[in-house]
Amino acid sequence: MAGQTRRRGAALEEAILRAAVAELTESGYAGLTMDKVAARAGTNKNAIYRRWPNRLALGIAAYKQLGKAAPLPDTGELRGDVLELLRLVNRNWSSPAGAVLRELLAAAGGAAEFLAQLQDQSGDAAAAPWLTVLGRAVARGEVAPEALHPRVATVAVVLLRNEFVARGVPTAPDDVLVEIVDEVYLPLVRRRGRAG
Amino acid sequence: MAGQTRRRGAALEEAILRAAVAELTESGYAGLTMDKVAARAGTNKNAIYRRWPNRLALGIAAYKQLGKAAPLPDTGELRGDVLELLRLVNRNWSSPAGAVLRELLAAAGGAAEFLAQLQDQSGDAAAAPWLTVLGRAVARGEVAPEALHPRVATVAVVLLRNEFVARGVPTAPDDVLVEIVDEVYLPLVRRRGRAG
DNA sequence: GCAACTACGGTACTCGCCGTACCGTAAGTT
DNA sequence: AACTTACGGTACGGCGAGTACCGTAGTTGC
Repeated sequence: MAGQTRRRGAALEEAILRAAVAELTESGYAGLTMDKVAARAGTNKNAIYRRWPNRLALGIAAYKQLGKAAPLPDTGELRGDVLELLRLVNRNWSSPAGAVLRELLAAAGGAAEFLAQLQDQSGDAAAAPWLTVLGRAVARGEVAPEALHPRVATVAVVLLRNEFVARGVPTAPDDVLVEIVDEVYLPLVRRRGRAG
Repeated sequence: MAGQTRRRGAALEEAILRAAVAELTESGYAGLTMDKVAARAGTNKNAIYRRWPNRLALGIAAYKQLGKAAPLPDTGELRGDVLELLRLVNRNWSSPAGAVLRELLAAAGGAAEFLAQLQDQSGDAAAAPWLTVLGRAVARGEVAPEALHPRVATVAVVLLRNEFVARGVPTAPDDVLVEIVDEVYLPLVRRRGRAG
């Protein structure tokens, strides 16, 4: 075929990543083979292995291309914000990208080096929006300042994630989100002072 | 050679499972290969595949042999019980068996059929001890009866599990357990009535 | 404009391991 | 004893990760 000129450096790297992303969205991480990516990018495995040490690294790099930030909800009251935020996360984890993320987390197999690269999208960099939303609620006097604690703030999303990883549900029903918010999250953050 | 007589049925099945358990504890699920199990059991892959459809099924079956129930703590007050229960879980997840469980959860890759078989050891059959401990606290008047709700009761252990699956820590430091108990769990279950 | 270097493309390979097929033979069955 | 069933041995197909080698195109320096 000859795409005129032989690609090098950044151009080739982008082509590989595009191919990897395509494979990832079409077939998931399980279907992401080095041979297919190479073929799709119109190159060979050599060029891939010069850039990423193994399949997982390539998968993670490709996955990062999928991440996109959603605007923070602001409904004026805590319950609405929290529920909306949780629905956002649920949609994300239920989407093809979420399935890929779950595959990657599985493939990383607890290797902290790889998990760290996925945390920006899944881990507790996700604490930021929760702290923001809670901060607004504190300012409104809805919530005690003690709730501005990463472990407390992220309880809801951790419980939701548990639905996915421990139960393997493709998507969490809205009831579950409501239950998490009303039975756990709001009672927790709305406490007045410390335990008595 | 020649272990006198050729084994059949249950005897052979036990031998295979013993071999699989040994491989699992020595090399983890990643190192559990059908060939090695067959060799170790003094048989061949045929005998295995007649009993389990694939490697994961064998791995799960072998893992189930590792499960053992620990006695429920009873310190006379909720905080002690909860912390002790959490330490129990932490030790379990930090042990070789815990590492294997994590590998299996990863390999199951969210397939609900397989996850269901692992839930007895990891999922919300684990709710029972928490409900028991909370029930005692309710009887003592330490806790409001509303806390006797599976999702509420298991919050602590879900948060702990999150440390493992999302952060990939080999073991959770005791500080974290204390923090989960004091910052989240106790404030949550010790609430007086519903949120106000 | 020419040489030297670097990186791409092509290909072919090793290796590990899952899963299957075939077949002779020992164990249980009647 | 004849029959059936399951084990043991072995060999193989298939796939995919990762490596090696080499000719050649693109880039860089002179």
